[in-house]
Amino acid sequence: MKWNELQNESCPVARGLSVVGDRWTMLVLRDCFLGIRRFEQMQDRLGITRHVLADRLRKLEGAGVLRREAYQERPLRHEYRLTERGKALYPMLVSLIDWANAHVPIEGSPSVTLVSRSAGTPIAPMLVDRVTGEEITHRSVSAISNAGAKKA
Amino acid sequence: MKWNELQNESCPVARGLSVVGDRWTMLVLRDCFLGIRRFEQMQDRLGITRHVLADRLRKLEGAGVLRREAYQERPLRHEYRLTERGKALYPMLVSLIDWANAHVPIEGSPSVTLVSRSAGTPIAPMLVDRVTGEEITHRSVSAISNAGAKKA
DNA sequence: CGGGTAAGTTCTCTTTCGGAACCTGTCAAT
DNA sequence: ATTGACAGGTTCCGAAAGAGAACTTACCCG
Repeated sequence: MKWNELQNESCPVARGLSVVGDRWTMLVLRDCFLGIRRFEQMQDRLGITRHVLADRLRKLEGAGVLRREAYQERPLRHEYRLTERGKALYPMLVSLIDWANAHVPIEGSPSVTLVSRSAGTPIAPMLVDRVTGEEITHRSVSAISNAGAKKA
Repeated sequence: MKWNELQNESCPVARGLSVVGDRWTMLVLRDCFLGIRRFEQMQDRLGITRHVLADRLRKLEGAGVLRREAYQERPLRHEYRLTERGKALYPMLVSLIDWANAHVPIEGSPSVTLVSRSAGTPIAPMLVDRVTGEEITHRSVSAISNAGAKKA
């Protein structure tokens, strides 16, 4: 299966990954959530090649995750901002951060953690159902399609 | 920056992606959550090449996300199962599914959705703080490191 | 013996990536 | 008027990774 054929899969995991499943894309989005908006800044921070960064920004714009808008004329310059669709990726980013901090050990250097902006205390993310408030685990949930597939 | 250099970054996003940021890895893990354990089954379902699948399974085992265990001798055969570390990726997977169902449109064919195993009704995932119960959004949280970096 | 099953490995060819240089348009200083 | 800086790219090349298909190993069955 080629990468492009992923986007029309009925599985939402495949479709989601067709947009953000790339090696660099989530790192670009991390910077966007950090308020980085400009090409040069991203390139410096990420260590990504200019060529690939340009490509990823194009694709993210095409997917409606980022919006490209001019911040000056003469010379014309653009910056990249998260759309609502992009901001909706925040739970996934936080889940990734939480998992990595708990399960991908790091030697020596300090890690980055999330804290409540108001209280300043560390947060402990948990996924719940918006309606019932019950925690979502791989035991409490199953997946269905119109064809009747099931999922743990 | 090379891919391998990512795993010693202080940023948990980079470290997390060094394990699951690959094109195929989350799809392999999706199948694991669905109960798929065998090489041949995964290869059939995913359309991944055998070469790459073998490589990903090796890496996931090396990262402690999957465990490889014999299910028969003569001939010796192994299957792959999620470890606790692997199961801890479930919130990220659900967040991805939720985002994709809401934001990556699909034409024609039916999508797969998550339902409560007990009630059979669709779930609406929300990320909250385990202690306070407050919803986690990119406004309510900031990121800090020992060096004092900040994050939206 | 031939055929089937499971889990890989090996081969070649194509695509993508990393790294560096170059291009475009504008302003500001020499 | 030339030179340099800045921002956001594009172009080129060699290296690495991926796709697709064939081959290998080890066993069982008929």
